[in-house]
Amino acid sequence: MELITKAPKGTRDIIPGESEKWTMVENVMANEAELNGFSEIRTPVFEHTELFLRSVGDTTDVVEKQMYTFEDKGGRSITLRPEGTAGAVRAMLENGMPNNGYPIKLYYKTSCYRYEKPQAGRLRELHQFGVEMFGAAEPVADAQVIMLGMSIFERLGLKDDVQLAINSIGCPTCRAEYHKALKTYFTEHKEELCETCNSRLERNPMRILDCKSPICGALAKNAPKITEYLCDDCAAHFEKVKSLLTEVGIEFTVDPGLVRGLDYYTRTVFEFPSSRFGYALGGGGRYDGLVEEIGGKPTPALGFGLGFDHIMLALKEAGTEFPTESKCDLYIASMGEAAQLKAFKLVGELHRSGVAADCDLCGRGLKAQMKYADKVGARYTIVLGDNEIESGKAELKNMKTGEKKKISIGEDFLDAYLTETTAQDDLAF
RNA sequence: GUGAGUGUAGCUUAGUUGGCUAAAGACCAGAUUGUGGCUCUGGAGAUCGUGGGUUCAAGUCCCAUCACCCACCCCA
Repeated sequence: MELITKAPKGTRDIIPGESEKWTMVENVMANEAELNGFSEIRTPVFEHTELFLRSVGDTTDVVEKQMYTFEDKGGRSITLRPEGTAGAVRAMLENGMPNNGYPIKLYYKTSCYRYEKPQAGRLRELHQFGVEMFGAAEPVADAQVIMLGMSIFERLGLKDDVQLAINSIGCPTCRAEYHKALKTYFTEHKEELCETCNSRLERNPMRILDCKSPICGALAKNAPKITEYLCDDCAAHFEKVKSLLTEVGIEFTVDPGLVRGLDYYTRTVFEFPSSRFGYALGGGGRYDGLVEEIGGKPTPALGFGLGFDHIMLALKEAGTEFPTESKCDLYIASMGEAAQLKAFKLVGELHRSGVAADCDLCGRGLKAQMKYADKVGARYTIVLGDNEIESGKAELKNMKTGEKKKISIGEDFLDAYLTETTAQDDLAF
């Protein structure tokens, strides 16, 4: 027999053994965000296509060729979210969150969808952790968001493997000036530019700075730098962000070529590249114009996204050890129908008291049941048979030491079990 | 879009210069109707991705095709 189909290209299953690690990493991120005053938001996986056209920017690659867009049965154009920010902004506005006062701090863990050629750590269904902050224009907000990102990497043990690169791409006013200068510069070298960059020249010259082709890259090095064209306000903002980061001991490099792929960014942009792993683990920036673009009042905003798939890959490469806790405290093996019923009832009782317990569900023999208990890492086992049912007592076996103790399986079973096992735990320490 | 790699038991893999019935682990059962890890025995499970070709003979070599995967391009 053959499986009728496999998981679609660019998707993967997170199965037991790995899902626990994902949860632990998610919890570290969520916890760190909450320490910083962020609250979780969950938004739909799909939105009206228009939202992404307006926010992400319709000349970006994401919008031009990577979106999963379709018409639903009601004739609406729907798109699976290719990133998390747009939905968060929409939800923030739609639910009137500004009424609760600024700043609004949100975080989320979501899956996003982009149709692109998959490779290691880059899938069509990608998982990301993101934070967004609204209503805070001060450079200290930039610093807090960046610091939050760095703290997460520190808690994940990746501090030495992740760097911080920052840049400022200014506001629309100073960027217009810069665009002009860039266009002039690159037009002089038009013949040398690659095909893609030639088309970028008209539409979005800043993207040329990001080009990986050696020729364009070399030209980009000598291109005018955005930092030389920042207006006074933007320049002051950037200076302040840098000095705040220095103040709290966060190292960074200024990368004038850092422009990010989405159109909505303004002023501070940053990434978390890793020289050790060769890929970036996340990035973000300020997007002071986006809220207004989507239909809200002008509202300063900023945020970042961390790529789960890359982070999990990095943790694996770094050889990070995750604690593995047994999910089963007690396994109750049974022989015969009466014993099986008793085991089933006891297990239910244990669950009501918060004890992880299990019994045979496959009708297996005693040996196989013990084997199973061993495999799932049960800390204790009890074997029930006719003898035990009759005497009302059974042997509680410590699977690590092999030690056995008589224990009542009557009314006082739970107390007896808890006393025995905690006593054993105390001994272990 | 460009280039490389992989495809054998619904899982992980071995399979030599082409050669007998394609092998092991994992899984299930038994060796002890009352106790896991070690050992032993047995069981089920494979049109060797698919199609063509070369050959007395193809899992193995050649061509095509599909799928997956990796590196580019691109992007976060």
